Amino acid sequence: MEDFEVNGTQLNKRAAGKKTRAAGESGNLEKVEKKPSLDSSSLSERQREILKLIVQEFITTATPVSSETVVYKYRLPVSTATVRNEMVDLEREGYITHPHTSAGRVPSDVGYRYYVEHLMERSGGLSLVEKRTIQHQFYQIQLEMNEWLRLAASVTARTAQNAAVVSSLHNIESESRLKHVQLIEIQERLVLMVLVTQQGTIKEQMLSLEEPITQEELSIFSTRLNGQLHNVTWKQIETRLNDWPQDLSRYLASRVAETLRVLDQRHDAQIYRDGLSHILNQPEFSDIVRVRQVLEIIESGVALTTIIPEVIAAEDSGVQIIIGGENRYDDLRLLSVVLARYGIDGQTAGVVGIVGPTRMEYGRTISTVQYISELLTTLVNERRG
Amino acid sequence: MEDFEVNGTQLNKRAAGKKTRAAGESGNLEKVEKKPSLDSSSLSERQREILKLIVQEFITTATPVSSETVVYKYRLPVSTATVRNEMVDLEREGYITHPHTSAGRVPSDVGYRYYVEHLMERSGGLSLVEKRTIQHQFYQIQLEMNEWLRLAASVTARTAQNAAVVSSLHNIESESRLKHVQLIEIQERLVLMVLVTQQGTIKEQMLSLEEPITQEELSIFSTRLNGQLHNVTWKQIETRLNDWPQDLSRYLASRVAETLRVLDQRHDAQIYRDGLSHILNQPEFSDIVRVRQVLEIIESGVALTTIIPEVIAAEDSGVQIIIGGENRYDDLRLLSVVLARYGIDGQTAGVVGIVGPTRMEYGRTISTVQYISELLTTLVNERRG
DNA sequence: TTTTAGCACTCGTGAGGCTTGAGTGCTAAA
DNA sequence: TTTAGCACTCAAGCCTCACGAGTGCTAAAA
Repeated sequence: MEDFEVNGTQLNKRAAGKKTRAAGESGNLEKVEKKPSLDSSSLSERQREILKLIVQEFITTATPVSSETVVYKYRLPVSTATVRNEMVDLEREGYITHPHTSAGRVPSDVGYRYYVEHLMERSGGLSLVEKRTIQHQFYQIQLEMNEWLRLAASVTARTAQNAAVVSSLHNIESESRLKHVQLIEIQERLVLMVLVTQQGTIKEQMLSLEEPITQEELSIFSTRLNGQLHNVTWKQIETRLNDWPQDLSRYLASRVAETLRVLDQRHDAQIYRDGLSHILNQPEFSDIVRVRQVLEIIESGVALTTIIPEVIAAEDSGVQIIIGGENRYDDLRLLSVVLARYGIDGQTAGVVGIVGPTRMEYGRTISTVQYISELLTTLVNERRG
Repeated sequence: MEDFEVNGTQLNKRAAGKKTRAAGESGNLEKVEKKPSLDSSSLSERQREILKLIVQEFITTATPVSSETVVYKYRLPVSTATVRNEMVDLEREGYITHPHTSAGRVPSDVGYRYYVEHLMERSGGLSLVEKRTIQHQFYQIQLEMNEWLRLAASVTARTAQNAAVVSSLHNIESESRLKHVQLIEIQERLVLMVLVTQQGTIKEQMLSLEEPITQEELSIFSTRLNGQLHNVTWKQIETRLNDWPQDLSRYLASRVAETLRVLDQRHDAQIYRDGLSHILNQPEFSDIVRVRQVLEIIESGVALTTIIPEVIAAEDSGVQIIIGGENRYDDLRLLSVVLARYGIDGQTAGVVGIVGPTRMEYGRTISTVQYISELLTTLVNERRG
């Protein structure tokens, strides 16, 4: 019994493992015999397996993983001593650490990264039942966009059992062009202006007038404005405003311009958050100081508000993962963030994501975030056509 | 020097205090000499003063207050022993407790209640500068209603240094009546319907049609619908729907009815929260278990969602204070809630409030909540006319 | 050369005991 | 009725000790 299988992966003893892998890469036996020199951090098949087990075990139990656990729980046909030797290697390469001499091993950020990219089984996504449940929650009721997003945050948090963040939609094209304007009388001198842009954004704005006005008159103004301002940007309106007749329509046009401008210049996305309690129920946050840090980050921290625009601007439209801040965001040292974009390509985009301890179920989290972002994308498309 | 002053309040020694108070009430000296028998829990002037000092001291320091502190810090011209005697009385009456024999005194919920109702100096509200700052934050930018509320939560939290909750507006009149409907073409077969009710509520709804339609045609339908559906409720539309001509306008009318119905039947207020971290920075929440409880309550707890409708329905329109749950809400045992209503009387109302430890600065909190609710009320009035 | 058994070593954890100091409650005198 | 004085209680901090989990190293076996 030289070979064994764990989770369908063939494992050989150290030498054999190296040979196999190296053969597939270069065939140079000399190098292989000692150490893979080209890429000093490449791992043997067995090391990969052990790393995988350590990560998985640590994710579920939250306690440092001992060599014994690896061997007996997962029935590896090697001794604990062998596993310990491999662990020393893994530690030297930076994939794992241990908190103190007599403790088991804990994955490092690098270890998690390797796990996410090479070892994790992608299969374990959301079940069909779960997807159905989520869909139901979304299509049960009529909602405003902001309520959808709030709901999305809540559902995401519950599904991934972690804190969720959802950012509001954000226009990518910088110049809104007017498609239609409509004026509606609310009260004697109070008028609701509804703007629809070519991009499909809808914006309401309340206006108060000096003089009372009837709906009939307003309708006439609407028609006139629609004729004169079709397909223009706010800047174009402003330049035309100089030689505009000095009547009410001039005021209305200026308000149209202003509202379009606000629409274009608003860059601060709203962020909906939910499920903070999930994070704090994790054992790594039994320390009050950490709890406060995390709360600070999610409630008002700058890290998220820097990351979200980056994700929106990113070329890669797939799921983005930041593990333990990965030296870019010091505040996030203890947390991982999994983010996906939603919206209409090139027009409008938002972000849905999960924030949790680095020790999170990445597979499930990724699936969740991905699925919710797809759902939201459909939703946005339906709403805007 | 038999008399002394603290914060402008005249104090006499025990006997004298009782005489003074009792003389103003009944003049029956017999009763006064022993104990005020009519109301067994009425306090002597000196007891009130000591209670006040204990509450104030505990609010600022968060540590049990010893007799020594009361005497030396506030320069009472009595000995610590005397204060201790009074403390025993106060404790017997339920206004204070002490966590263990060798600890100082801590106000009970009853003690806080007495403090808020009889001892607290109401003067210490927000300064003019603070009010200005708050106003600035509100009037700086154009916002949607939901953004106002979110902002309100954030400002309230910051001002009161505690967690804030703001509920969205909620219609009190149950029957919305249509004032105006407008149809706007978004895309070939996608139509935006904007409803305005007599109550001043505005509601957007997207419709998708089987056949393409032009804006001109839509305008005609708008006019027709406005004529036919003026001032009706959703139920009235539904009854008329039976003998309605089988054309597009029938579909449109039914969608109007449906949208009005959704408007009327929506009773779940959205709640905006902010400033959780303020609570957790308080020393009484250095215990993880409590932190989790609090988080649970504020994030998803049922207590708040029961209290808010109560406040909306309450006859008293003033600030409502619930101290430590006061036996009604067990979850809130550790917290106090200060709430005020905002909105238009008899039409629409929401709630703004603060959630914090029972040991909070009630004076400041009350002022803050009151001021923000006034601001929001003005805002709502401006928006709706 | 790789694997393994065996053993010494490290270090966190929790229990038990001790001291300290804060603050009360009571008593007896003013 | 007030106060000085003192005994008593109890939490908190600190020390020590024993335990056990888990490692790292070595020397022998495969």
